[in-house]
Amino acid sequence: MGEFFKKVHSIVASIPTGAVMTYGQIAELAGNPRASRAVGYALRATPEDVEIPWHRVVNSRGEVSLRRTLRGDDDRTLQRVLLEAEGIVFSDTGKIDLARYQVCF
DNA sequence: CAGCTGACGCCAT
DNA sequence: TATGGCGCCAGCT
Repeated sequence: MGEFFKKVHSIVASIPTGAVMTYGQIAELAGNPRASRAVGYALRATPEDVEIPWHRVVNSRGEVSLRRTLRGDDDRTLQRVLLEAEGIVFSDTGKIDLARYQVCF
């Protein structure tokens, strides 16, 4: 596993409960501003025995971007449920207010 | 070592 | 709102 992936895992692990970060934001903090897509790969490559709040990562439009999982069942619903359980509210179009929930530095 | 492919994005058009 | 181009990491061949 490369350093970039490890940084991504570390950053994601630091996201507070009830808050979210975008792929691009994480990529920037990890040192590669344009590696947003690689952040997705890093999350997918996370070992199962490593527990990180992956559900707190959304795209720049405040949407859940999951497409598939290692198991094949749908985690988009799970991600939304987990976020709602932390107090995050979704709009009728399935989006969240980044200005309200995104962690900023 | 070089090339190809998978894959949870972003931005400009 | 939808599409295309671009860029990036890892693993495999």
